[in-house]
Amino acid sequence: MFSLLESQNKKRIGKIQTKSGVVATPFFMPVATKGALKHLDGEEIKKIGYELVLSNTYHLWLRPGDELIKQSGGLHKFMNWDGSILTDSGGFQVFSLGARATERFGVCGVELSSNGVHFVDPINGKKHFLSPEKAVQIQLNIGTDIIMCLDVCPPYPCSKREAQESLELTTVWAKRCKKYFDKKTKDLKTEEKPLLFGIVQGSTFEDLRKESAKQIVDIGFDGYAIGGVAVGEPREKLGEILKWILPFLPENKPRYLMGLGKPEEIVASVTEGVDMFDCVIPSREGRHGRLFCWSEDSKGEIIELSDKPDFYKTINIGNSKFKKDFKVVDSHCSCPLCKNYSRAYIRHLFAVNEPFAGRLASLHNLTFYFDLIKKLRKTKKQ
RNA sequence: GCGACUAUAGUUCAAUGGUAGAACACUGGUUUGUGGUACCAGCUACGAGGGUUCGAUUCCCUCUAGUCGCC
Repeated sequence: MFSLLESQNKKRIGKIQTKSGVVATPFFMPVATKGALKHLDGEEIKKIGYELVLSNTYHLWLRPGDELIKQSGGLHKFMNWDGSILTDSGGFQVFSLGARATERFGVCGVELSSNGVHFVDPINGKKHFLSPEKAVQIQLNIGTDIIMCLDVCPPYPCSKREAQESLELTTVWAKRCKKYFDKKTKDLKTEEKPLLFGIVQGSTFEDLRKESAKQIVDIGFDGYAIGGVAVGEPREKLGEILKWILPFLPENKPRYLMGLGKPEEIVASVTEGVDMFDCVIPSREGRHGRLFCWSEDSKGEIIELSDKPDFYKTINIGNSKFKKDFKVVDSHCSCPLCKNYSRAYIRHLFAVNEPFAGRLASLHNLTFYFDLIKKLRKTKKQ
């Protein structure tokens, strides 16, 4: 359940109670797709301050299997994470990974029908079928705290007709998810019950986005996600899409912007009234040597938002100019990397492919993202 | 000392009588409901000297260096 504690213009500060605990909003979710935060232990993530991680229905269903996770005592126990877990439904992955299956096996990776979606595992070529009911059941088996409905994520760009069709099917599936979820959880006590979120689609078309928002809200969910904004749309569209959709979403339910984003996108979206985010950027880019740092002028604060945000910068720590740079990576950061090591040291680790490099970089970037959110939670008395 | 073979990018290897490709390395960049080893781009080479030829990295000779074999 969501409690709105305070709002400031459109920005919201609150908390979500899940069956595993309380999560302060707004928040950012680190991504643990296959039941692991790459390089990191759950306790380290918790120490940074994170209370909720995102895992993936699609990946866990195929490997090791939701039944196996259920047998093990649920994903929390399996991966030793006592915070909350949100699982993405697999709607997005069926399409993004279906393309890879096509590449690899020369078959059509995805076949959509009104009943669900047939797709090919990009690793071994096996065929699978996912339906709205099955997506919910898998997430129930996994034991996730926040269940996402199976949706249809259209590519960008797409025709209005495609967008229309994907939103209609998303609505039909959302109803089926909700019905199945209610049936399966009717005997659970509130404190044992996961939350179910619906997803708004409609691509970059104003009327379709509004239509989708109305339909999804009509069905009634514990929270509302905005999907299809991290698949290649021009960034300028993001602000517009939020302005179209957010007025239709109930005040007393959390809003989740799926798959985003860059720090400035998160700041702008929180300002517009979004409560939840997830993104692979800090962890993935960290593993590839890009570090997020507060800019010198910012003194570690969010000082200005513009198209070219100047409160932070990224550095590619592998660059040769850091070879003999013995300064700390970011003097405003208190992560293990910035507390204990120099730029030259982590550059060296990347240069010689030490796994420790990815670990330190992940800790650093996730600390940056958490600090960013923490600053956004602060009430500004102006 | 004699014989054989080799010599091309930082490294390991290609191709070619009309000025050379790859892999890795190196240097940048990319990454938005994960892609841990991913993707894109760039830099860098014909051992030295002579000859044949319109033209030689390629064919011939000498030298140098290395590898192997024989005394």
